[in-house]
Amino acid sequence: MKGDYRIGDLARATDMAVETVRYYERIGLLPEPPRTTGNYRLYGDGHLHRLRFIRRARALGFHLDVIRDLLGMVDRPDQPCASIDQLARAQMAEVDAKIADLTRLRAELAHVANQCHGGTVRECRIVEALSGGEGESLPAAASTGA
Amino acid sequence: MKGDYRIGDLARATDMAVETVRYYERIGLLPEPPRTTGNYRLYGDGHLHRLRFIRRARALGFHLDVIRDLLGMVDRPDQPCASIDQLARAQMAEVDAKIADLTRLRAELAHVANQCHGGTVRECRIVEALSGGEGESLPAAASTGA
DNA sequence: CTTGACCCTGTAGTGGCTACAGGGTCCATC
DNA sequence: GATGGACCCTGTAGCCACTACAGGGTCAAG
Ligand SMILES: [Zn+2]
Ligand SMILES: [Zn+2]
Ligand SMILES: [Zn+2]
Ligand SMILES: [Zn+2]
Repeated sequence: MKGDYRIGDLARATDMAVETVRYYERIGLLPEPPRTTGNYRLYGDGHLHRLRFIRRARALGFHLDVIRDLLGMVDRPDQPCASIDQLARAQMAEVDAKIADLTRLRAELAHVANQCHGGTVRECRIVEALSGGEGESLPAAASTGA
Repeated sequence: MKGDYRIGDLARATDMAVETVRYYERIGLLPEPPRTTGNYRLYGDGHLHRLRFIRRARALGFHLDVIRDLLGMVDRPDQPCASIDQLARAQMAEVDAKIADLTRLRAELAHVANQCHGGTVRECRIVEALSGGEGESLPAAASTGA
């Protein structure tokens, strides 16, 4: 409950790669810890908690710049939490949009994949479907006529 | 129906950026076209069709290395199309897996986001949820005892 | 005093583009 | 024949969030 971890301990405790921890320090997400005489980073519980927060937020799909904002808010605990709420809802919306995209994609892909009746590549309906269909138009030759 | 396009024409016809077309050439997806005396690339219908194929496959989420394989198969039209079928099914599976991931994510995110009752950051349940919960264990201090 | 686990810095790679910088070409118009 | 502007060329660096070295240093146990 009071700390003194080296980077490997911290990485194990948060299930991250050591390089990731250093990366977060480099981009300013995790504050630089003090060093030992041998120049080893030495972390405390604050670092551990912060890193866990980052990892959980990443697991929920938050981008690092958003996480940076979230951490900034967490560092001002007397402020109202409305903007945190807002970021969480924005993240939900983003995930929803991605799901919708992928669902459309899946339908189109199924449509395409089910066309194949198993002949040669030349006859393959999948290839046909990928090869185009609509939109064969082009302005004849070079841009300004002949 | 017979071609002679400059890179900009091709980009317009496939709704791609000019840089993307050059990029595909650089990584060997699109064959190098002949050049004009002024060193401009000069494309034909073959290039157009190939590029359209790439764009449609990308839109369905295929990775470029898979598209490279697909194109290799399309170039051997007398072979059986079974492996094309296979790649399409693998792509479906990949999309399904992504959807499943995101759906789990969405549920967890909703769970977290709905906790907030709108006080200060200190009391915010979202922050609490992100800050950790389970797994407060750590091996006391440095790795091999005191 | 050596071994081996751990740590350090710095750089380069991943995928799939995108965005310049710093030029060259070409065609129309004045 | 000069100028303007649309287009083209090469080459390099940037994006995201890491990941993977290379080439060293530190430190405790045996
Ligand atoms: Zn369809
Ligand atoms: Zn087929
Ligand atoms: Zn939950
Ligand atoms: Zn709240």
